[in-house]
Amino acid sequence: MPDLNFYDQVYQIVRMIPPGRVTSYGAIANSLGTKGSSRMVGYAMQACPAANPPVPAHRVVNSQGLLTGKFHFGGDLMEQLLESEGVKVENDKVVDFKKVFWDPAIELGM
DNA sequence: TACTTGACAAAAG
DNA sequence: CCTTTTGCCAAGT
Repeated sequence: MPDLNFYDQVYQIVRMIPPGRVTSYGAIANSLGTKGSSRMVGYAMQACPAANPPVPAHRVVNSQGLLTGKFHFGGDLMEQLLESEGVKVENDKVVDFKKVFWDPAIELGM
């Protein structure tokens, strides 16, 4: 198994997310093999500012495309970042979530 | 070693 | 559509 910690694996996946795209915590956990640990993905995000290089955690949303962690970014910062990348956000959730959804499992060749 | 805590997810009411 | 409940797993104390 990998030498990296669970957090680092999550960070690597998140860093792979291209601009204008988003993914869900569950999808990341699933691609890591620990699909039951979707909560751990969010938990890792909590420490994301401690990661180096920083991870675009604003591209990670919950299964509904809802910006659950917007408050951790501070107000509307998360929305602004997504909008800047071309992701429409309305009522704290991603518009056309399924269209902008980026599946790590596919990009990883799985 | 055991208990508590979560930026979740899916199901049920 | 919204709220509540259950399961899940790793990290910190």
